[in-house]
Amino acid sequence: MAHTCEYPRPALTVDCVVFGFDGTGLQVLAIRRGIEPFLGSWALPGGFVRMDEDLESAARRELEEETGLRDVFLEQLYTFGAPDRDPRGRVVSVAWFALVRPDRHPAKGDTDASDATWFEVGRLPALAFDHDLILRAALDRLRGKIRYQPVGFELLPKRFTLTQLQDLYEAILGRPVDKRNFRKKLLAFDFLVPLDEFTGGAHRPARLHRFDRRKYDAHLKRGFLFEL
Amino acid sequence: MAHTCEYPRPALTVDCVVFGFDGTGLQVLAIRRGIEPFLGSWALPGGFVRMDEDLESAARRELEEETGLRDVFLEQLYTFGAPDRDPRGRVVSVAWFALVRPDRHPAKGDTDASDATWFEVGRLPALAFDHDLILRAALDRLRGKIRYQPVGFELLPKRFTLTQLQDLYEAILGRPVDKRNFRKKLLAFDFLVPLDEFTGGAHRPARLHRFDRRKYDAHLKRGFLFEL
DNA sequence: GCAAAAGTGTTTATGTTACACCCATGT
DNA sequence: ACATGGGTGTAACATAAACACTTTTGC
Repeated sequence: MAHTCEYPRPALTVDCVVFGFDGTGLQVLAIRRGIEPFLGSWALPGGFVRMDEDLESAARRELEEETGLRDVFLEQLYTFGAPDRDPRGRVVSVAWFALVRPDRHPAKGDTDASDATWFEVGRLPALAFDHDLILRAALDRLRGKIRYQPVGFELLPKRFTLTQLQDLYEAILGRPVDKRNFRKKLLAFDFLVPLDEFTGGAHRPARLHRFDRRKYDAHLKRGFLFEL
Repeated sequence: MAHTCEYPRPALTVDCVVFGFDGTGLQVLAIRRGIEPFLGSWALPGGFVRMDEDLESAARRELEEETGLRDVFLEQLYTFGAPDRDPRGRVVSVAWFALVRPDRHPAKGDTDASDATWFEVGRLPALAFDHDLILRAALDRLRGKIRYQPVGFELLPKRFTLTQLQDLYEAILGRPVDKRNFRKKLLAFDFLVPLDEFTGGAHRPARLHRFDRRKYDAHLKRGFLFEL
């Protein structure tokens, strides 16, 4: 296996925009940088791609190393390569976005290395490098995607109430949604399965549901579109 | 500006999937490779990213060098980085897709270097590297995109007939479209402007139209969606 | 005058929106 | 018994789908 040494090479990193949902607002995970440049600033989790490593593997590895998160929904977002985006020199970054269920959220100080912290989207400090730009791109993608792919379920516990689901949609879309129409539409699909389990709590118990990926995939193959 | 030399670096390339439309079928531009590896095979136009160069600039530069094409619609597609995708070693490629109007198609042998040739999608020879995979991703993207963004106009001359537009949609979507409903829907938007010019030819002349990007952008800002 | 492509409306079915009250539980 | 969030149906409206014939031109 010959090497391609004829050209100088940019360094290559991965960065992850990790979204979570706490029942009220959409959240993003940031870590405090422990080294220069931008020492002490907040940044997206990420790091250098190894020579023998798939890009997705690199993203998953960095995510686990820096936040303790494993087995999350992960999708490639965009590759950022402005020549001056890193003060250390030419660094191209393949950005990813991840969706994490609340029961998997790392507690504060959960992992050794991590000052990983959840921030409400919109109450986020300025980020290092061009990470504000990356975050913006991830948000746009999420808002677009939620409307025609059932990614919302990746942000909720496996069993959830319809009110939780609706709150999530309202948080992401940034506008209110009619309760009756929302339920009618979703339950018309058979991949949202009502369970015979209910929440406890101070008031009337709410029925729990789960997302049936099998049934959803079956619909997909018949060339079907989700939409809202 | 310090260098980040702590890590071995993958080489970085760009590859472009260039789509065209000849009035009947969707086409893709491929070039015959003049060097190893895959010497003599067909491949997507592309090449190495320079150290001081934006990713998009690199894609545009390679496109012009290898096919003579300039000022085309260009959008980042996906970044491919499987460790074994290039026999020369680790090469990560940022893939782009481009749409080209027929009046700008390079004639055969138009540019010096180029054996650039149009192939009907589906009658394409096997491509070098993982370029078949890249092409597939580009096709999926185009088919998805055409339904909610007016990218079709980037594949037609500036002035076009509604039949041409419909033929294009049918070619990309791979299914027939009802003529009356198609026209009704598109003309309901004001960004498709009928002109007082007509085609010549053997039969009844067809009215030419143009796409008014200004009006379309105005609609976009009012939070409007295109949809088929 | 005929072959070939351009152009045009109406009806029906389907999906979307708007909207207000009763229910079950814990305290 | 009351406060809180859970749950339900219908009518008006808008959008999408199905469908066939007339027009204009070149030959």
